[in-house]
Amino acid sequence: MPKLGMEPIRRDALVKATIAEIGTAGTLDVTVGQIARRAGMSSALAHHYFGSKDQMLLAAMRHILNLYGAEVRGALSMAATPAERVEAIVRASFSSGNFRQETVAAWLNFYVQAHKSEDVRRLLGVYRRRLRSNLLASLRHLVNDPDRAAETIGALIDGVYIRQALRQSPIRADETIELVLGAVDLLTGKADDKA
Amino acid sequence: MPKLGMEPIRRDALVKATIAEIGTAGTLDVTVGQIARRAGMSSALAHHYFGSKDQMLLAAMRHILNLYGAEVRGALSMAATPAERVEAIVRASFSSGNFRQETVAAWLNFYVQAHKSEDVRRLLGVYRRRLRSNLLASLRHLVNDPDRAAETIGALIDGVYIRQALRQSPIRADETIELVLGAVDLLTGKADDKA
Amino acid sequence: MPKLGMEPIRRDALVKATIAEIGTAGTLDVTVGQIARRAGMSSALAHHYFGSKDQMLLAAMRHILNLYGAEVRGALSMAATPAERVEAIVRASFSSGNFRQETVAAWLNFYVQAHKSEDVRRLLGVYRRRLRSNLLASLRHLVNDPDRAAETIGALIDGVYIRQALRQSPIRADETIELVLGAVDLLTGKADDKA
Amino acid sequence: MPKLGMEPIRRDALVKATIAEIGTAGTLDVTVGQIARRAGMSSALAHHYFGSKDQMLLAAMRHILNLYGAEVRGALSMAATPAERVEAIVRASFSSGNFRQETVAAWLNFYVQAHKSEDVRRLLGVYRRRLRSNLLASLRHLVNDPDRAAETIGALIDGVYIRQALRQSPIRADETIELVLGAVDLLTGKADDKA
DNA sequence: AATGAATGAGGATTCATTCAT
DNA sequence: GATGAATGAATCCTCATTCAT
Repeated sequence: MPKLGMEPIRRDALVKATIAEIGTAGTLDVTVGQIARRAGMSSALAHHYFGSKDQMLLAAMRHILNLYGAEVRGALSMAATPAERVEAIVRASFSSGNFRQETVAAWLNFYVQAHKSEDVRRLLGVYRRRLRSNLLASLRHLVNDPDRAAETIGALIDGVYIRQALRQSPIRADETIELVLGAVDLLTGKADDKA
Repeated sequence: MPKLGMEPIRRDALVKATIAEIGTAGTLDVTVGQIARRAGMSSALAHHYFGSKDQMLLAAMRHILNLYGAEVRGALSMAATPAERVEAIVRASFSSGNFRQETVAAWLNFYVQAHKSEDVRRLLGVYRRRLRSNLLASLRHLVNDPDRAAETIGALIDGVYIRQALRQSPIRADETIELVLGAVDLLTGKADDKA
Repeated sequence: MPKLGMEPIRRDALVKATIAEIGTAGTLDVTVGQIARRAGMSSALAHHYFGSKDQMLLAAMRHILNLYGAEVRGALSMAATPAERVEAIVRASFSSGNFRQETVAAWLNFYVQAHKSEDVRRLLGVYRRRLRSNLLASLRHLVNDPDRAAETIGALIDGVYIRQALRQSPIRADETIELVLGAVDLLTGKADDKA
Repeated sequence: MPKLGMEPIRRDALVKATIAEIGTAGTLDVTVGQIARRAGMSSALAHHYFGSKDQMLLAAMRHILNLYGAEVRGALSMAATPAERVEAIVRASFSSGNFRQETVAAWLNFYVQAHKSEDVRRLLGVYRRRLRSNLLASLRHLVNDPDRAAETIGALIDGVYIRQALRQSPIRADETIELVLGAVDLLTGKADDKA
């Protein structure tokens, strides 16, 4: 039991506990006590490390966005053509790391929180702009109206996410990915009509 | 001031105040006191009529879904061909009555609430099945895989909604409708490739 | 048990309980719970009527200052000559209503609180200016340097108060008054030297 | 860095930090953490040396009283006549060392603390008795009723102190000293009437 | 029908204090 | 000697809900 350097360990545990607790409860209405208990410490210690509940929520959100960003970057690094790049982005969005019940639930709640917190709004904006610019860079080579295509794909991804948040049965990422990719094919003219 | 028959009036006022308050706050974290004050009565009376806060939220949700359902039915009644029927559904989804900032905010919050309340989950399920069957009935005549098309359009609508919830500027329903209809055209093969 | 018009009753009870509790504890470190319990209600109700603990403390202070002001006014109204007026002010300052253990303890604590609260500072300033101008109006007719005399008497009164706050035995207002009046006589030249 | 003999250094630093912190905050509501940080150490170490927060406050108070006592003794040692001795005591009370904003604030707070702590009460009693006996020893040669005169001067000094605690502008010790000495002159019959 | 009155339960946050290293 | 780690206890405040009138 090392008594030094606990801070990163505790912070990490709290961030993960926060996400898990939100995922389980399906709400941001989780108490600091619940989170701390799940992370194996007192609520006082949680405050000691994060200062406030809001900061904890924010850190959890950053964590999720970072994971997502890393996943996208990794997928993009292995894609060669524009079409592959678009597909990589979509696949990363529904990768097993991101598209988990609890992550999705947290995600949905952050959308709500954006109404109350400037910080959350900003973070969500960063995510969206990044997704958009990633898509645009590739779609530019594939379609006449890349802006509209990017917006459509982005909205479709978000829509699938929100629907996922409601589902109770285990998740079928593959079906979902196929659905979105099918739409992408249509948008880029790769698909046969009346598919 | 007739003292009889106040019940429907009061209930209606409360439902509308609930939606307005959620829309303004952007959260379900609205107190009964706030809602009651906006509806011009005491919080005790609100409880008298609804029994609990949850029942009030549920009633508000039913109200929104009813409005939406009516709008869709109205639009459908004037559509002749399958293609027109699909377009009618999409247009109704973004009609001025439904696609208002506060309604959208409430909608988003109901998605969250679905995790906590069986009733809310059920209501949301009803809405989704209805939308799905409406779309299916028409898409059956237009595409090879109506299930997938219905799912795509449904997800797209939800995605546009959730994104709307974040926007701060006033709403542009027309752009949004065009975006979704463009996707519909692609799905149904009406559009030229590489649009 | 009337169920209407409780507000003034409750507020009054809380103000008195606040003073009593501060007097007993000798500190401003009294909890809202303690005060509310002494006033015979829940702490939630106390918050309902006052909004915050600070507001309760402020109300208690206003109450004490009002009592003091009324006492002084009453005494002044019966004084004819300038000398009598000065004596009336001194006597009122140590009247049984003001010079009670608990009131004095509260008073002392307000002096401390003045460092933290702009409102308290302001109230204390009002009291001091009022005392000063009352004294000045009379001393002008009695001494060459009324400013200095007023300052001396004011400081003496405050000093006697603060010392009273420490005493544990019951209070001897008469001795105290005599002490201060003796000093006043010296200042106004009424007393024999080497008294 | 010698590790031996740190105790007196640490204790001294903590005592001074305590006084400074109380002076800055104007309250006894100072956390051990604040004090320790100002003294350049951890709060755990502060507890190691003092055992409890109360002991730290007590030590701070002793420190102030010791400084005051030394100052008075020094001044007395240079005074020849009874009148000079009284003046020396007064001057020492308002010497630059004692009559500083932060010291006065601490002083005031100790008066409050006396209600809660037997130890503080005792210390304050010691101070008062010492002041009283010092004054009495000299006043015995100057006035008919030395007890009353001592009490008056003591109260006046305390009163000036408490008023000082409220002032926001920098301190004018000279004016204050003159005020008190003027009263002393009156008490001892040295002054002209109607001064 | 309507409301002011009232509260219990709960939650975020703070802090003195202890302990292991 | 020194400190980061850790917590229990307390406190202010909020809110859904109940009740008497």
